[in-house]
Amino acid sequence: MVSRDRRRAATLAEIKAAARRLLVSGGTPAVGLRAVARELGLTPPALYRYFPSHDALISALIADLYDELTTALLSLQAGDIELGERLYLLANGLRDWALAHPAEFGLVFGTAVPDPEDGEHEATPGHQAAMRFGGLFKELVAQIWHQQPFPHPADEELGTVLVEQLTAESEHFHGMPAGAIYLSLNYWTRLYGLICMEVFGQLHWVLPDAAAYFEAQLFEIGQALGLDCPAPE
Amino acid sequence: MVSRDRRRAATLAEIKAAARRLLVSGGTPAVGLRAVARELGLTPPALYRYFPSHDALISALIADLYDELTTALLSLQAGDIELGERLYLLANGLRDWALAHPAEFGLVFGTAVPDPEDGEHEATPGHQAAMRFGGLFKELVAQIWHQQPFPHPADEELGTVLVEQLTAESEHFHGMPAGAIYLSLNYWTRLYGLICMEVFGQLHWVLPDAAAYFEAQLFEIGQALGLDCPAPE
DNA sequence: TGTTAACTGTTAACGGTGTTCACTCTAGGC
DNA sequence: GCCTAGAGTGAACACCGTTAACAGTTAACA
Repeated sequence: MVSRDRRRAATLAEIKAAARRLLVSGGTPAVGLRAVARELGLTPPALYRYFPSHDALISALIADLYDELTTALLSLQAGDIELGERLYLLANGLRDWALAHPAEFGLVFGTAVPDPEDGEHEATPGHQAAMRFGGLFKELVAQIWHQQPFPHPADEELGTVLVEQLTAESEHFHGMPAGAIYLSLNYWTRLYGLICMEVFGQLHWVLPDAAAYFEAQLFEIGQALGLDCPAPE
Repeated sequence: MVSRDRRRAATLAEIKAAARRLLVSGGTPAVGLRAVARELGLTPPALYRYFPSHDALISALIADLYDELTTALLSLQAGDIELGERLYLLANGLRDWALAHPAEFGLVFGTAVPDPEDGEHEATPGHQAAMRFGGLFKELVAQIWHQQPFPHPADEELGTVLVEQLTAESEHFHGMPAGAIYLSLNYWTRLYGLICMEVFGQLHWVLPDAAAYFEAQLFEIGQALGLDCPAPE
């Protein structure tokens, strides 16, 4: 006989799996409490033994998706691969995942992040998963920097305010200088912005297929980090 | 006695005003059919005399917000202002509007755009309003280009596929070459991406206040278009 | 001017949602 | 072997978007 909390863990996983299934088939609005319960042959109130609310279920699903994405991107970089190539794989992997799972991407990255300086939000599993995901990028960029520092704007070019804010983040970037963090942040914001626009269809009223544009942009933003990504055909 | 369709137009405006009020106070989920009706002292079915569905009401609201934003940005550029300064005002005006009306911005730009090559979507007022808004930017960039062409990547650097796609859009950019359209598109995607990330809180886990970063980015992307935006302090 | 048709609003109802409460039953721990 | 904690149920509540049938007002037309 399986132990009781083992059974509980199994049911919990089944719930999230069902929610995931509904998400991919019908988008975010399709993953309702009653729908999930129906999928498992349960009555809606039964789910409250596992999640305090519908929102909590969604949050848990988001955290799971973060982790899935993180491990997927990690596995892409397995083996003995040059650091620049790794970043290229990370960027392309993120885009591929986003395009292959638009509903999941929309749920994870289209949902507003919790309040700025709201207390006790650091303990939430979703936040931790997001941090793990963000760390993936920070870590890689810091490695690239320490292997071969790339030219970066001087503090005077950025302005004192920005330099102060960037150096405050220096510890998270393994002690990189403000200018280098600035370029890394550029890489991230441009990558994130591009993928969001492509997935949410904000781009295909000017570019029906954004693959070539994405590739060109990847080359451009990689150059800023001293990488020679594969040049466009 | 006011004519009947005048009265009808007034009620229609009141409905959208109430919806707008609910939007700013409680975000997108707060603007429900019943809530709007309550706001006007009507019963929910009465709204069906004015909108075929709740979705239609939301779409009309989006179209209105597009137009409001368009005229607001247009008025910013009124008078005898240099073209580069105009683009700077446009970018900053968009950001200011987004930060001042986060709920509206989320509704307008966070909502997925209608299907790619879906037929008859061109007649929808929301689409037309979006086109007017997009035209604002295209028009200005084309003016800048024709006043003083900026250096742009050659076709060989972009790759044949991308060049083909960009030249297909040439007519919308007053006959600009592919490389120049590419740089203009960069301006737009980076601006849009930055504002989205800031408004949706995707940025303040690394930058508590993104104003300085935005300013620096604006300078950077303006340079690519041959403009000398105000340099950071 | 009287009739008619269209328009605007109502009430009642249907099926859907998340959520709570009181209850039953079953499995584990002492 | 009792007894308690946990899993699950059914009924109910308040909300949601939507539809149908109905009533009052207002404009148009013979």
